[in-house]
Amino acid sequence: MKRLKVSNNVIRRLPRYLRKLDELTAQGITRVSSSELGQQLGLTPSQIRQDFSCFGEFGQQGYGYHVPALREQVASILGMDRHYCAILIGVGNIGHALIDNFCFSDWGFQLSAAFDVKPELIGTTFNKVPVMSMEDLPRYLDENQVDIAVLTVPKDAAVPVTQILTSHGVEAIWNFTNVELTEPNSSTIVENIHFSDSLLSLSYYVSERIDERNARAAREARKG
Amino acid sequence: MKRLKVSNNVIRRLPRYLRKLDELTAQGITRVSSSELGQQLGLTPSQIRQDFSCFGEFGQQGYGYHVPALREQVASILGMDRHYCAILIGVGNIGHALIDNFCFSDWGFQLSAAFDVKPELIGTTFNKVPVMSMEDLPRYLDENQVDIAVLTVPKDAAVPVTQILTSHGVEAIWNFTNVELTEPNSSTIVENIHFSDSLLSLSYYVSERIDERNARAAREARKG
DNA sequence: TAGATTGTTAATCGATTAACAATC
DNA sequence: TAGATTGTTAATCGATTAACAATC
Repeated sequence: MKRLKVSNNVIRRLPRYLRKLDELTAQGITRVSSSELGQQLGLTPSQIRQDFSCFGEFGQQGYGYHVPALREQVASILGMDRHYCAILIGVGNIGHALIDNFCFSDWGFQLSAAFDVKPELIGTTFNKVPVMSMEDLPRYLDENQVDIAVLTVPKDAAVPVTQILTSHGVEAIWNFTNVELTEPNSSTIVENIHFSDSLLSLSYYVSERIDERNARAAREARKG
Repeated sequence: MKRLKVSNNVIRRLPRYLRKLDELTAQGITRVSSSELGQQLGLTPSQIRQDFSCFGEFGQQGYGYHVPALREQVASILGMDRHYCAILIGVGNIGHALIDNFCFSDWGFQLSAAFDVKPELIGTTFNKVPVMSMEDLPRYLDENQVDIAVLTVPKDAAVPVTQILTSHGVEAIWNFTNVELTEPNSSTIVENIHFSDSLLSLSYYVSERIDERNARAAREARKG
């Protein structure tokens, strides 16, 4: 796999391509051009061709892209065929929801264990995932290859738990706590799901629209 | 509030500024310069000053920024003082988790009602939020000002429910379904929480690191 | 062959960074 | 006053778009 310096923006678009390609597959469509794909995703054909060309040549002149083949390429670029092993820390509300409802295997991950401090949870199993004691975490990390940790602990536990994870070789964290884990000196890969950041962006866009509407109304009222 | 054409990137940084300013406040720090803020967030001082200058002049030469004042400005820019009204559709696992654990009011929102199709849920209350029947949704939207809808329904319901929402005046959707709601011809503001997109990005970064490590190891092995 | 569409090079656009006068 | 730091203008950098030869 060709892997030049790929910009962040490109990487963020890859999962969208995957999603659209799966949708086309579900519709029985096996062929797509960069123009069609662009139209459906609100991107220019140029951008789509540029994006794919970071990784190789997946199309065919005069034809376009074969949907199933392109889908497999994108999946492979994203690492979906690598069978990464994940664990989850913090079986609270959101952690529990993820274990029960988020299909890790659809995205190439195996969720092998969960950890919590609550004695009543330890030893139980949700959706075939065993819940272990936080005390067993270091040993588990030493004895098993863990590629990513899903962090769904309460705010206060975020930093100390991250400490344990990184000191036992975990290099990637999927962070659901509303804490800025990304530290300047750390080499850990952190991907954040910041609910509040997302909601506040939405709040901004709503406010912007309301302000524009009010400004327009005021202008028109002045005119008469 | 000055509100020029503000780029998406700036808007996405605003919630991070807010978070950091709250953290500084919690530490009892009342004064911060763009350099300090930049250092802590991994941004250049220039960028921070540019970002704020989209909205006004919040600093003071020779001094920097007063943390509480700046915090209030950022909060106001994001619309946190506008008391938007939210409803939630789909009281499944993730919807339930949001109702119980996500503090909407911390971000200026009031979650006034939830809706579901399951008879056993209708009439119940979680965290003071009443669950109503989906059949009552249109009437509720007609009789109440609803600024945003939180969409936590199963995949198949996403598009039909969105249809109901937009046809009854809801202009903004916080979308937790793994469905691309953003339609080319629609004026609805959609903010997505795509768990899988996020996980796949993380998967990409992990793969990239592994590939680089392997490539380096191979080079060194060849050298001897 | 003619039409279509790719992959890539060049041009444009926008965002980030640097520099600096203004001023607290 | 001197030092610090802003807000803003100019320079740089990077990402997106346009153009086009290659070719299926």
